Amino acid sequence: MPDEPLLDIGEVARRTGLAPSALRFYERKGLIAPEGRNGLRRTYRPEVLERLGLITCARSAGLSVAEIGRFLAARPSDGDLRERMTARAEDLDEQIGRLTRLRDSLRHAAVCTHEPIVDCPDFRRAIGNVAPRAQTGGDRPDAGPRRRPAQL
Amino acid sequence: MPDEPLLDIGEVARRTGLAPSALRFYERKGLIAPEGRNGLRRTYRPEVLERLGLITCARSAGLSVAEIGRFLAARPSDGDLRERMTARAEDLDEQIGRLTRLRDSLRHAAVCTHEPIVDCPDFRRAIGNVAPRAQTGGDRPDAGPRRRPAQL
DNA sequence: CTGGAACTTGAACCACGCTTCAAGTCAAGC
DNA sequence: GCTTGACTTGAAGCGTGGTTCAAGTTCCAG
Repeated sequence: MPDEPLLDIGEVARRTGLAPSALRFYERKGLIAPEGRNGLRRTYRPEVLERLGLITCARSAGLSVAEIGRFLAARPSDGDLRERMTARAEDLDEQIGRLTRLRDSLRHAAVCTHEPIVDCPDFRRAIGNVAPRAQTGGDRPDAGPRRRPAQL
Repeated sequence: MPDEPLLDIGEVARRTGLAPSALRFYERKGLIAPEGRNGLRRTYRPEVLERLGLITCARSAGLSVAEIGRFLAARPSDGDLRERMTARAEDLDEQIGRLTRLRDSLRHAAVCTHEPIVDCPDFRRAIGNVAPRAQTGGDRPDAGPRRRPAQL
């Protein structure tokens, strides 16, 4: 083998901007794996950088590490997962809508003169009808998660 | 006073879809406050429902509770906060971009036949250049947060 | 007046996503 | 061969955003 461009964990860390501890954490969670070891030390193939880019992107979009793990392991044959992916895409669509409204409202708020700012009618309009559907029947005395967090 | 449409915590919980414990939590964090008490029991003015709608929206857009608190307390005179709001709006813009790319990629992945799906070139293209800028000089032996999380 | 459902509190607990620590190993340069 | 600095491990710790629990209070219907 002429070239053997294996990276050690420090190198991967520097090139991705992630902490080595985060890389080990992702490994425990099954998101990445080293090609092998040099002694005790993990050695990575450069492809891991791309994979970590994807992971970082998905994380920043709010996917959980567990979700990303399932996604990275996905096979075309996994119809269930495909359905969940489609559903997740729809969640993302809603999320994009909320973000967009919030962004616009925030931009307005930044130049608005209402006192306090949140009382501005323009602001309220921009935020729009954000109310999650609710007020349909309730039961349990105290709590319990209302939102299933949209799992992949 | 003819009408006295005060709500108790259970009512607010049902109408917002939030758990009473979450309402108390938000109160401790200064996001909401009851109008008063009926005995020990909190009584809320209906306006709180709107406020909670806003809070829920902002939370779902990824703002932290602390951030929302600062925002809710905002006065037009707070120039600093305005700047942070503008900056946050820009973050949201980037976020929207990432979400959009991820959504499209996910949609493609859901119908893609690559084995494993993440290796699909179309998918990779859709995700695009997601790499956070990095590989510029590193120091500390292990960790340390690379990202300041964009505070309002 | 009495009973029960719903409220009150503070403190403990949970999951998530890492970071930090202590103690030890080891590859590589001098 | 020795040093040294980056790596290894597992366990513990942290911040966020709540939930859950225990113990007690109280509003209100009957």
